[in-house]
Amino acid sequence: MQQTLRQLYQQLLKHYGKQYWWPAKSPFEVMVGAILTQNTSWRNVEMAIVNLKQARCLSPQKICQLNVEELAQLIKSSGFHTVKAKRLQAYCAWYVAQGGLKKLKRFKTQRLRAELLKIHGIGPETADAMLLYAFLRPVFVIDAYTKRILQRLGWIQGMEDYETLRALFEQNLKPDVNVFNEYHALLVQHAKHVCRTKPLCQQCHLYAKLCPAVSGN
DNA sequence: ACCCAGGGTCATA
DNA sequence: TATGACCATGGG
Repeated sequence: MQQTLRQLYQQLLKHYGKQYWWPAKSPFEVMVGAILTQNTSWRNVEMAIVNLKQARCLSPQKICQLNVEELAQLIKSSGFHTVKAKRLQAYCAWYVAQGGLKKLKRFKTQRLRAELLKIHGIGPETADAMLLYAFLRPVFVIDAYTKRILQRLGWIQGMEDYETLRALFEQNLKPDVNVFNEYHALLVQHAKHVCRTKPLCQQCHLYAKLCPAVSGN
C-alpha cells in the first residue's frame, strides 16, 4: 500500500502539476476559509472572504465583536450563513482566548487537534485542514473526494470511517507537510475531472496506470 | 427545474 | 452506532 499510495501521488502530480494550496494570504485566512468551505464550493467562499476583507473584518477580534447577524450577512454567499457565523465566532473566541497564533503554534499536534475538535462546528476534516494548511502539521486531510477516488480504484470498500482513512495515508507515507499538502489538493483537483456517479470511468488516465486489472488493460 | 459543492450537529431508533 | 433531517447560496 505504501507503494501504491506513492504511485497515485506521482501520477496525479505528473498530470495536474503542483496546486499551491491553500489559496489564502495568512494562516488565519486559511482557518476562516476552512470553516466557510464546509459542504460548499470554493467559489462561494471566495466571495465571502472578499466581503470580510472589504469590511475590514477578517481578524479574530473583529469577528468576535460583530454581532452574528452582521457577520452572517458578510458571509452570506458561502451558504449556511447563520450556522457558519456562529461557528466562526466560536472558533475566534477560542483562538483569542488561547492567546493567538504564536501561542497555538507551541501546541503539539495531537493536543492541538484534540482542542480544535472540542470547538462547536469544527469536525475532523475542518480541524485537519487547519492543522495542515494553517499550522503546517503533517496531518492528512480526508474528504468525500478522497474516499470516492480510493473506492473507484478498488483500494477500499467505502464503509471505512474518517480516522481509518486518515491512518491509511499517515501510516503509509512519510510525514511530509509539503507532500500531504499537494496530495490532498491533487485529489480534490482530480475529483473535479471524473464522473461523480459512474463507478468507473474508463477514460480516466489513472486506472490504466494504477490498477490494470480493473481497467481491463 | 434539478443536482451538488473542499461538513457538522442533532434527533431518533 | 447508524442513518436522516437540517442548514442555504450560487453555478452547472
